[in-house]
Order: sequence, then C-alpha cells, then structure tokens
Amino acid sequence: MRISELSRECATHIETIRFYEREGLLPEPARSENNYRIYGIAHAERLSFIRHCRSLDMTLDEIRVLLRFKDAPTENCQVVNELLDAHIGHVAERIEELQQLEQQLRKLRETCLRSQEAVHCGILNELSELARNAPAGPGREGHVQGTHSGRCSHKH
Amino acid sequence: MRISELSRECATHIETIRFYEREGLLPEPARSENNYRIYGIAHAERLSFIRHCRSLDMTLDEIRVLLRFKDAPTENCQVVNELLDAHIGHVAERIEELQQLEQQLRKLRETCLRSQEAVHCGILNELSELARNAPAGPGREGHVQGTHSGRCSHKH
DNA sequence: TAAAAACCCTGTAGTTGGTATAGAGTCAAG
DNA sequence: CTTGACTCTATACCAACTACAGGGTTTTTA
Repeated sequence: MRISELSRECATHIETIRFYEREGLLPEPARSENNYRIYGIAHAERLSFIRHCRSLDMTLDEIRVLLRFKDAPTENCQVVNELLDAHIGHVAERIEELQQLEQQLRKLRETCLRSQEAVHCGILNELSELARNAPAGPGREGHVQGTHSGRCSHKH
Repeated sequence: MRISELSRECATHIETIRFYEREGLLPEPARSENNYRIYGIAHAERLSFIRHCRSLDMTLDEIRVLLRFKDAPTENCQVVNELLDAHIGHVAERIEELQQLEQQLRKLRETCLRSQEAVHCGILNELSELARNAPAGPGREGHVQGTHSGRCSHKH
C-alpha cells in the first residue's frame, strides 16, 4: 500500500510517518519505480504499535527500547518491565505536581472575585508579592511536561 | 546591577534573562560604557513576577497578558480573572487525562509480572494487540503537555 | 607584569514530536 | 490538455529555553 493508505489505516499524518522513518522507528520501505514508498502489513503493525505507545505518552526513546525487544524475541524482557515502571512513576509524579499547582491557582483566583481596576486586582498583587518573597523558578525534576501542549490550536 | 547579579537574585539563568528581553517580556535595560546590561530594582521585580507565573505553569503569552495589565493600572481586570480560570481549567483537564493514563499503564504492567523471553512478554503482546484493535493517535485537545518534560537530564 | 580566571557580548543551533510549507514530479479522469 | 489527487525532498516552524562558538573586557592571581 502507499503512504496515504497507511496514513488512513493508522490515523497518522503522512508527514509523521516520514518523520518516524527518518528517526529510525519505521524501517525504510520498498519503493515503486516512480519512487513512491510501498508498505506492507508489517509496517502497519509497527506503526500502530508506535502510535499506541505514543497515546500512552511514552517518548520516542522509550518506544525505541520497546521496539528493540520486539525485534529480539529471545531476550529477557525485564528491561521492558522496568521501563514501564519508570514511566508509571513519572506520570504519577506529574499528577501530584499538577494537583498542587491547581490548589495554588485556585487560592490565587480567590483573591480577586470581582472585576475592578488592575491596580487593585488581588491576583496581580498576589503574584507580585509571592514573586518578591519566593523567586522560585520552575525547577521541575522528572521528565514530565508542563500544563500546555502543542496538540491544540496552531494558528496561521 | 549586572546580569549575573540579577541572575542570582531571581534564580534565573543568564541566557533566560536575555531570552525574555528578546521576547519583549523584560524591557531593554541601560548599558554601561562597555555595553554590559545594567539592571535596576524594577527589572528584578518584573523578572520575579515572570518566574513566579512560570512556576505556575503559565505560558509566556499568558504572562504577556498579565504584564499588560500590570503596566496599565486603570484597566479593568476581568481579563485577568478569565485567564486564570481558563488556566485552572486546563490544569484540571490534564490531571484527569494523566489519571486515566496511569490506570491504563498499571493495567498494562500487570500483564507481565516476571522476566521472561520478550516473545512471551505480556506487555509487548498487549501493546501489539491494542494497537491492532484501536489505532488511536495521541489526539489531545487542551493545551496541556504530555508526561515528559525537558527540565531534566540533558545528555550530550 | 603577564597570564589566567571570570565575566560580558552577539548570534546561532539544538532540544521534542511533530506540523506546515515550497517546489517539483507522477498519474488518472474529464 | 488541463485539472486534481497523490507523491517526493528539503527546509522552517512551534515553546521555552539551553548551550555553544567566537569574540571582548575586567579582575585576580602567580
């Protein structure tokens, strides 16, 4: 099949497929005489595997490790277990961070309950106060991302 | 004060300070005769404000809005309230997503409780199975990031 | 006095996981 | 024969920095 069919089958943008090939996650497929990529079922299965791992928020590096094990069926899978445990740990960690963050934001929100002049706005004043007393940077440790992600409005 | 002192005072990398200046978040400071940046207290306060907002996981665009209101003290602050409400919403949303993700990952982890040959590893098999049946991409909607963030090991 | 350490500057490239172009070639239908 | 759908490569862009190259200045030390 050609790339657009694979794209439909795996609900994956064409550009993403080519990107995975460049990254070495998908093997280079055969080419037709006019240089089009020709994929088989194995490619579709591998791409689905990758996409499923991505939907579980694994990094491409983590997925690379899993693929290595899939490709070497006789190897001991302990590393797979460890990878997943670590990933679960990071997710749990990030959840806690975000829960604390939500508390802080709700507390901050309470300090300005009605519209008024910005100079009297409790939120802005509180943010300035806190800044003076505790100039802490983001300073996260785990490999868990922040609150904003790119999967949304890409204007232009 | 010079840039390294500001950097110490606000616990912010020097490069980040220059980056904020390029981005228009910090005003261009005066320069000494040898072209070094010279900062005053106002700069330190503004930078602390920015860093505090960042520690609350706001984007630079969101912070830009807040700064505009700080700079125009007579304007009505309703937009500030709305911005914060939206931000709280996105954080809450991301928490729920991550909690569901954690459940899925724990379930997956249960399918392989001991080390064995990769070909029999429940995790790898389960990931392949799920992939065949539900080839769903990431497909997040909000502006909330995934599980992995850059604030960690930057190998090189 | 000279060299080394410490600080500063600009500009550019890298990070992640893609997305979106430009510019060109290929193919089938009307 | 032209239109539209599809493909190709290569490059730039997103956020929010971080890091480095390549240069200049200032201060400290031997």
